[in-house]
Amino acid sequence: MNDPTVRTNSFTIGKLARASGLSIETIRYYERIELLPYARRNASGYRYYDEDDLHRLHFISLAKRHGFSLNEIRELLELRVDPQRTCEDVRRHARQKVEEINVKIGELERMRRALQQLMDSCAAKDGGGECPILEAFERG
Amino acid sequence: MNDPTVRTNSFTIGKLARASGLSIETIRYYERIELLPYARRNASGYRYYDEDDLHRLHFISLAKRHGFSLNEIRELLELRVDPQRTCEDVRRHARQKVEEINVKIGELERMRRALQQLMDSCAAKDGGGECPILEAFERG
DNA sequence: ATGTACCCTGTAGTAGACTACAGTGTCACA
DNA sequence: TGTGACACTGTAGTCTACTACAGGGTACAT
Repeated sequence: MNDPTVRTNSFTIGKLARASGLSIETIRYYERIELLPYARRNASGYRYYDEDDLHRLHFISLAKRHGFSLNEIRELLELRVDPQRTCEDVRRHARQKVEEINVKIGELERMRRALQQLMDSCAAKDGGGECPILEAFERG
Repeated sequence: MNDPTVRTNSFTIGKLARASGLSIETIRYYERIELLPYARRNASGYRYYDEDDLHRLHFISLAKRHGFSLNEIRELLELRVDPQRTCEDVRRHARQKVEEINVKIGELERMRRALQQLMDSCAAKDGGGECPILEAFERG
């Protein structure tokens, strides 16, 4: 169907799913819970997407991987244009998110140190004894 | 009850809950799914814990915050003494986990850059226009 | 014009991770 | 010795984030 509301560089939900690595059902689910905007449709109701939607999905997957809930991700995504909010407001929120991320990075570095100590102590003893990650973690 | 099997520096589930920030139910749940070892009990069945258990819970909370599932956390915790596993085996697994963590850190840094660019562009324009985190994210 | 790969809307089911509660027993201290 | 805070088991319920149909319409290459 050659619908005038559909731009030439737009694609269907199946292609978006393949490109993003998420399932069609998940994408529809995200629309339902308003994590994605209601998609443009052609005359028979097919959803059409563009590059922006793909970027949005990539961002969502990434944030999800880092333990942000879908609600938190919604907040992150809402750090965008909104005539009701001043730039100062957006900046304050963003600064807070940066702080959260800094904490996360610090914690991951700590976990990494623990793992590395674990590997080192394994290497040192080589072949037996204890290699408890928790001990390493406590020392780190 | 003064039970000989209970050490003097051990404490009940309620205290462990308060110290760890997790609920009593969650701690019992973790025992049920074998994320925590079956706790020592006194004669009437009360669970008793020590500092090691508290460390373990802290580690679990931390890993959870970073998007590790309880199953993945179990794997991390099993990177410990096990006569069936060689040290080489443990090292290989640990190295793999370190790699996963490196990827996570890289991604978080990318998110942070996006947020910082967002703040900068807000600061530059001050007061109006667009501040979309996604644009920043795409540029980053 | 027709086959088949694709899309639609419901609605219901699942997995993971808790959370609540009923009914009952225990600890410790005044 | 009694009382109030705390513990136990078991089971059922909840929330989040999907996932899986059923039953039906659509796009387009051949």
